[in-house]
Amino acid sequence: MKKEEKNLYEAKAKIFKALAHPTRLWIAEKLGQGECCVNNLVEPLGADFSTVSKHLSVLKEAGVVDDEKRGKQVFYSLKVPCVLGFMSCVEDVIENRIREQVGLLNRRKIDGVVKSSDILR
Amino acid sequence: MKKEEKNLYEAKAKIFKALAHPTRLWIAEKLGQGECCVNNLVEPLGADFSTVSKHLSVLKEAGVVDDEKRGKQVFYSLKVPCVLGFMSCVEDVIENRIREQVGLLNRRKIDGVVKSSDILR
DNA sequence: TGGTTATTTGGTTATATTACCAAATGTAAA
DNA sequence: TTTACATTTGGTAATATAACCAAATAACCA
Repeated sequence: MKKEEKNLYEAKAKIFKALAHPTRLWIAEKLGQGECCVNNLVEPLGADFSTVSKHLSVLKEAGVVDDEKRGKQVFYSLKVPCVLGFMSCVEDVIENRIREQVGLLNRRKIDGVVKSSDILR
Repeated sequence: MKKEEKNLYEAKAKIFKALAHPTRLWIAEKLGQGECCVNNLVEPLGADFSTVSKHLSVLKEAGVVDDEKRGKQVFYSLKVPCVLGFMSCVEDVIENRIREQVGLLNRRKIDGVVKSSDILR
């Protein structure tokens, strides 16, 4: 890879990286429903303020979200709604994986209840 | 986030994580043009065989690519072409970022040649 | 069988990411 | 101006990633 091409792929990777964390993915989807201040994200996530704040700054730095200070609060919003459009593709990948693993189990003639929590990872 | 919800977001994040590396992103796009064996990826990337092989296994583990051994070679292919569809969105994000930074520069009345390599990161 | 090619695996080291706590900042209300 | 609230920043420790080298495996050919 040439240097210039590498720069481009690093820039692209940065967007993926920003979304490559369960908490940040959750935040992105939440913001897809409308803007939200940090406080209102902290509680449902069950994480520290500072942790959530840092996740938000990663998303902001990547250009995925926007922030706006109004009064004492900072309101974050999803800047690029198209990221949500990718989720159905991601869910397809996950479904495929589950299907394959269920297939494997069946081929091995192991019967039993298969919980999604067993397969997703 | 409840445990089950967390599992789902971790599964989604895994897909993003798999693509969140310049090399792996490059590989995904390359495979979008057709299957390819490891050997043919190593040279243009300029990385070690083992490095490329490990990147491929991350992509495979995430369900993004498929592998098939034929003779001495292993052919990798893009299993989920929809990931490529997301790239235009990613490029939008990058373009926005560039536009904003150029805007910043102009507002600061700093003139000069702005190279994409300066801004992309 | 023994050698050659293609790829993967294991080990190691360097770097990056994440979470939490404590302290700092900024804003508004008393 | 003091106080309280909302958020960010800095520090630190634990864990995860990434790159390379060396060695192992696997498939084919002589």
